[in-house]
Amino acid sequence: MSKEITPKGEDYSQWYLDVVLKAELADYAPVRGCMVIRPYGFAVWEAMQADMDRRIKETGHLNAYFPLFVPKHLLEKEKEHVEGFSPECAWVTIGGGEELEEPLAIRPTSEAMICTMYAKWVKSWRDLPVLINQWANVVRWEKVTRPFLRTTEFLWQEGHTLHATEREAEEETMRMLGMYRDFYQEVLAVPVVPGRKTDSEKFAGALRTYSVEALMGDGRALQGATSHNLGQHFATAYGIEFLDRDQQRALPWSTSWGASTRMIGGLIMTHGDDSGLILPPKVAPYQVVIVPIPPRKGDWNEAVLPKCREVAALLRGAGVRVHLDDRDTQQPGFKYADWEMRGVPLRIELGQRDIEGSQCVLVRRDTRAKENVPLGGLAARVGEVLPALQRDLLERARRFLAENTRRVSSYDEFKQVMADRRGFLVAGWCGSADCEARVKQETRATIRVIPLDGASPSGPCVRCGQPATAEVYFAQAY
RNA sequence: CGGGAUGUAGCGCAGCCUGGUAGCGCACCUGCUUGGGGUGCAGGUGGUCGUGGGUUCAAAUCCCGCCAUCCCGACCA
Repeated sequence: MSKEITPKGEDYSQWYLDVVLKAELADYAPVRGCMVIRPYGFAVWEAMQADMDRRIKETGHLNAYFPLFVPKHLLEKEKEHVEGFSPECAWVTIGGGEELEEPLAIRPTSEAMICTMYAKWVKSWRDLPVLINQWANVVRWEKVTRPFLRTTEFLWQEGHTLHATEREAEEETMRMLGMYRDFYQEVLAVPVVPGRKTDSEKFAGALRTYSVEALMGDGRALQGATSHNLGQHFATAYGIEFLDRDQQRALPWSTSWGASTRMIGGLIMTHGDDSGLILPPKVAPYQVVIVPIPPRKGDWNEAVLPKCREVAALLRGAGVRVHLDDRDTQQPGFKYADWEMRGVPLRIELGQRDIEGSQCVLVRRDTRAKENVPLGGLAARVGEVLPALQRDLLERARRFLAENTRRVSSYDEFKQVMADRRGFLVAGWCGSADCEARVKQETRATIRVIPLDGASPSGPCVRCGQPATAEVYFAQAY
């Protein structure tokens, strides 16, 4: 395996691909636009999934599973939804060697299927709310794909809920947006800007769409997760009705919210460096890797390995995910580079000299700082450094976000900054779709979000000069 | 779907202009060597040159078609 990767500064997008492939997170598959998530990458996904699944359940949701195929007539029930998704649908038209009477879409999202079932299940106000989540794969026939960031098939979770009132639905939408924000920050160490999408960017069929937006190392924004208040659109289209307390027929309000394997792309681009990936301890498949240092050929197995095994067991006992790299076919220097590429947060070097001094060398992946740690205090020290590293990654990413979020007052300044440095530009917007479209055409930047905690607009619309209705975040998006 | 480029070993490339037994680096295998930041040396395995046709005694090389991939735009989690 060649270990050289393209430096970030030379070609960011090549750097990203190099990390994905050389850290063995994923590989290209022999199918257009699809990737294989390799064991190391899948372990990262599983760690993310486990944490998010817990959060989803703690907020009262239950997991279920719905079919992959969506009959054409069901997908077509909600007009805006079908118009939004039909261009990127894959269709199955033959089954068992015979042409199907009705084509089946491979789900691009599951509103159609799930709402159809909800229409069967919900009869009374006592059946509400319905709080269901699904972990699944979906297919969207994208024209341009990149590993994790945009693939034809991807893995995600999609929550689908029904509520008796608009207020409850909006609360749910915001609760899950907050869940995503917290997950990004606490688990992935990625700071995000939560906010509402403009009409042109909202989900096909939604009343309102919210998202969390992160800023990547090249100054482009990545939509991290979305939460939609679907209003009564889907209940109407799929005939979901219930009798309320007053014995009146009523339409429930629905929400949906999702986050995908794209998060792994965001993780790579937020923390990685020219030596490869840097994983936050909370999602690292291995939080610590132990590299034994053989003193002389032949006797390292007797001298060093038992001590390394002892240290590994000690740390495992303290709840740390440890890997002992006992390959006797690779040299220490090779292993350092290898595990740095894969982003393991902490490395322990342990050789004869350390055993004699009853210590080891502890090295942080992010700063490469080395320290000698007495073996007696190792578990405690690791227990301090892992959370510190997690915090420092978030802190560093927050600084980057702050340094690359600029308030601009004139359109000339807007165009200038968007051309040289990109990042988030905060500016007034008059609320017209026309201004939004022109800015996109002229600068390739779109309105990522109207921030939730947005100050009331202080100036005019950055493009047309009319009074602004909001201060919004602009960026070029992935 | 428009504009540009590229398809030769697992990966990265040379060879093509000027047709004549398919090569280099990395990876992989074997042996020795080395071992606290990607050891070194020697030997070796592996390719219907994207694909179909044409020209020719002879095609990776020249000509035509097709396919695929990548980059830049329009669409998107």
